[in-house]
Amino acid sequence: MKNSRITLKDLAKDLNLSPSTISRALGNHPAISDATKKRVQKMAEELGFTPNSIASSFRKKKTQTIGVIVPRIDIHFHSLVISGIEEFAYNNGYNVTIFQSKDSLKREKEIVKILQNKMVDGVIVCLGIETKTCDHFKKINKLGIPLVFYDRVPTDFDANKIIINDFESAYLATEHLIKSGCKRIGHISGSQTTTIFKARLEGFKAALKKHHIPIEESLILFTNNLSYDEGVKCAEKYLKSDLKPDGIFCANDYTAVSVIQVFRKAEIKIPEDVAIVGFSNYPISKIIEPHLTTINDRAFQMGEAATKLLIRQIEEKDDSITSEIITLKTELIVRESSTRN
Amino acid sequence: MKNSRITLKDLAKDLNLSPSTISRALGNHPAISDATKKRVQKMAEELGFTPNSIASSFRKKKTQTIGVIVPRIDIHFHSLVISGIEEFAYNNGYNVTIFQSKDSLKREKEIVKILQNKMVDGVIVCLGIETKTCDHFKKINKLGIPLVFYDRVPTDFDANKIIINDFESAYLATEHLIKSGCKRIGHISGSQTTTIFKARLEGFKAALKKHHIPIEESLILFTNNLSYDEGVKCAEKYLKSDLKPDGIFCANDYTAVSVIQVFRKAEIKIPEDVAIVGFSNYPISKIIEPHLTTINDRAFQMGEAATKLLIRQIEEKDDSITSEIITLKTELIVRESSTRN
DNA sequence: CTGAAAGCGCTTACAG
DNA sequence: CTGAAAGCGCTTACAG
Repeated sequence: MKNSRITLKDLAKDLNLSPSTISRALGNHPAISDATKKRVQKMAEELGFTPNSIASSFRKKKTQTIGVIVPRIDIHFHSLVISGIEEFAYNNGYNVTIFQSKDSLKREKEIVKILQNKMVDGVIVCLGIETKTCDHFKKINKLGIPLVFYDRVPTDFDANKIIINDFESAYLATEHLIKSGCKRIGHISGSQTTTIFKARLEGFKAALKKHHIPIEESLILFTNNLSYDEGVKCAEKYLKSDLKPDGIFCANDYTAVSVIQVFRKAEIKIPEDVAIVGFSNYPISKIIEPHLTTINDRAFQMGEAATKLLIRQIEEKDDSITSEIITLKTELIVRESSTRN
Repeated sequence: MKNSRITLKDLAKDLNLSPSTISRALGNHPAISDATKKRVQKMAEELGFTPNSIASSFRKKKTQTIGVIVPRIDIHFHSLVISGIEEFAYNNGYNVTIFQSKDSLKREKEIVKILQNKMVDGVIVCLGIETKTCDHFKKINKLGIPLVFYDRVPTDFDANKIIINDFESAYLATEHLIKSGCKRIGHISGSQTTTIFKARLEGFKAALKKHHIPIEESLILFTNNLSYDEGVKCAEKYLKSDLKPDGIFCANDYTAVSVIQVFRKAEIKIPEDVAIVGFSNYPISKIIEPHLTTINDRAFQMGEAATKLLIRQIEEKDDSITSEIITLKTELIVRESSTRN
């Protein structure tokens, strides 16, 4: 509007040089003499010239932008991942444009289209809950735009994926309960259409099997979203059931917290009567009393790893389609909710 | 890389029309006949043509992008605000590029420069903690790019600001304690160099004054970041002090939660012995026992309001520099931590 | 209702 | 070491 921007051309005129030279000088091109570079840099500074990166993106067909699709930004896990993405991207000269799918397949498809048109250099995605097939992402691949999935990843096609080993993490958590002396161990699980919750259930069962502890199906409870309220309901079921658990592995921290609270109200001692382990290391796990033993799911690192892989693929010249699956190591954080003396 | 994109020109050739006509047809220009529009749309569909929005942005000098600078994405308040920004922006055809200043002034300045070069249509900012003056934002204004601040806003220049009334909210919270029968009311405050915490302290004092309750300076404690750990220390100070509070207004929910926990361990009953009120309505406020009375600080709405104002200013033709300050109405959410029968 | 032409601000292959 | 020229893919004022 007001003072229209200064362009390369303006600079060129002022310095009696060609725009080509200016462009190269500012880009630190080796063919340009140091003297010229200095003159150009100085004048650019003086006039407050800053390059129009849209023009540059357009010309180079490279936007230095990463598109990110998450179900919701306000879920702590995703906000941590995004934080990792932004951090790594920023340090490597990329910007991050975020979209929320709101778990809607329709919206996810719309966003994919926008991302193509916007010519992002790469895309990072956590699939929405409605998404069963990933055809809408194949177009992105066909355009040669690298694509990395994290957390909720496609099962129906080869792609770059950053995940944690849910099976192993659950195994670890369950084994920890066993080693703490638990004999009747329950599990609060999520929707079995979601791979990660299925894997956690399987890891749970495998640990029991390994240690010759019978799997009591009645102690395995299922929820839709692992919400706090569903956790309360599960806890009440445990209280009413004939077979009482003395240890519970919860597939996330919310349900673990609700179990702690319901049990304590019922005068059940945590961890003495029942030991509890959660999953995800949410901030609340360090605040709830007793502090919650949980699995560090490496959300921030997931964002970093996704971005690192993505940028590598963006900047690799060779066009061979490769896909990598990176599994991040999780960590069992032992706190009071499972520490028996 | 692979199949290079289809352009307007390609479409034009296929249909024996000029690129101008294709452009207008796809843009639903009134001068184009319906018949032509349909032909063009059909062919575009068939060939899978999608417009290159970088080219369009470059040509129109309009990127449909909003730049957002927050201190950190993984702070729940900001992730809620960003969620509101993304939602409103998406529904109005804008994309959101996010940056974390990490509370570093240097980085904030860098980001501002990137944003200028990226030709974003508008910018939404929550200032970093180091930022005392806003000269680096003035350039953005000079370029005619609308700018909206939220939460931590500049005090040294006129600008669009979305805030809540911290004074009034604190007044409300404190008055609620008074009405619940508290006589010796404490306050845990944040850094006094931050406007909002200063305002909360003042609102607190004003409510006491209004109700003729003496202000006991020894019951007003200061912290640097209102962290959970600092809250624990404050609670311990209260326990050791001669004058014991029977009500505490905490400037955020973390410190309120820590006070609840420390007091309960000391066998102090909440709310019977001491009533507690927090600030921000964090998820934990609904989980901690007793549930925490707090102020809903409208984070999501803040994001929406900021984006709404920003887009209005982007799309307004007239160039007169106006700046608006929008104060969102907060809400006292009364829960058990302050409910005495 | 449609088209020819210019141009947005860069970058880069080619030439010297 | 530097420059002239072409062009990225759109949009739009102008012309008919």
